[in-house]
Formats: sequence, structure tokens, C-alpha cells
Amino acid sequence: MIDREGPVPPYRQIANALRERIASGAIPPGRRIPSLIELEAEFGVARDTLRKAVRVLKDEGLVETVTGMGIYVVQRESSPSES
Amino acid sequence: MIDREGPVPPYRQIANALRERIASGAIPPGRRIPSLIELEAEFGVARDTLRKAVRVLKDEGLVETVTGMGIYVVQRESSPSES
DNA sequence: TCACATTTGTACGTATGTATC
DNA sequence: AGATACATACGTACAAATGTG
Repeated sequence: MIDREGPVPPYRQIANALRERIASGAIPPGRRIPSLIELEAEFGVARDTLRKAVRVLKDEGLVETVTGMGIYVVQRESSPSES
Repeated sequence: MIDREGPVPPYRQIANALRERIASGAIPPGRRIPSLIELEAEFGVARDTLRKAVRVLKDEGLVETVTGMGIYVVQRESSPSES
């Protein structure tokens, strides 16, 4: 799933993959993204790498992280707790 | 130098300290910031922590990192190599 | 061309703290 | 009290880019 030969670092590949899932509606707004532990198992990378990927999406405003809860796909201007 | 008791995490304290040096002119535009290794010795924190601090300043557009060179205080719209 | 040192970039593993359920 | 989950921090390792000799 992760191409470790190419020039694109894993954390960006994962960010792209997750962004695609969000854009395609596979993970709809307000829904939670798989936890870092689940993503760790899925992509076979360290949590720090996943956190970097999440950080990218966070900077893009696509997701919001809620401590103790998870990572949520943003709706528009509402927080995940409102759903 | 770093207060590990208070609520402000070290990487933010360092970001604040570096931002202050830039704002005060202690490190003028176009100049290089001490390398991560030097900062590591100065602040007594891990490089990962320093990276987070630098990341904050980078997001604020205050500095630019150049692989193999260093971290530079941005001028306005010019690159460090033009100095 | 080549080797080397320096510096940032990326990645992994681990541990602790904090918040939520 | 316990499980889950993100935030922060440390240590380590290797890769990539740059400059020098």
C-alpha cells in the first residue's frame, strides 16, 4: 500500500489516501477517521508518521482532532460534537 | 531556560523564544538561526522538539528551512540565497 | 569526480501526560 | 477504575541536499 521506493514520503502518501477517502465520500463529514492504531495496522507505519499525515489534513482544514475522541472529518464550520 | 513545570510545552516556549529574537532583531532577516544541533545544546531538548518549534515559525512564515544549509529568517519575498 | 562534514527531512520505537468514555 | 485516543517528548537511525576540499 505504501511505496517506499518512490520520492513521495509515506506520510504524504497516507495523507493523499485519506484525503481521497474524504473527497470521495468514503468517510463522510462528521465521521471519524480510523484511529492511529488502526491506521498503523493498515498502512504498516509508525504512529508518528500517521500523525504527520493527519497534521497535513489538519492544516488543510479537512479534519479535526479531538483529544480522547478521535480524528473527525470537518463539516463546514461545525465541530464534531454537534453531530 | 525551559520551564517544564508550567502548562506551556517546551516546543512552544522555544518557538516563542526564537520568535522574540527575530522580532527584536537579534537575528535579522536573511540571517541563519542556530542549527538544530546548536539549539539542542542551548535548550537541552531533543531535536524532535526543536523541529516542532521550527515548524511553528515556519507556519507563521517567519523562517524558511533549507536542507543542507540551515534555517533562515525570511526577508519579505526573497530567498536567503539572494543575500 | 569523489569524499567528507554539516544540516535538515523523514521514520521508527518508546514513554508519559491528558482528555474522554 | 479502566480502556481508548491524541499530544508531547526523547532517543535513534538513515536519507537528501548543500558546501568544501
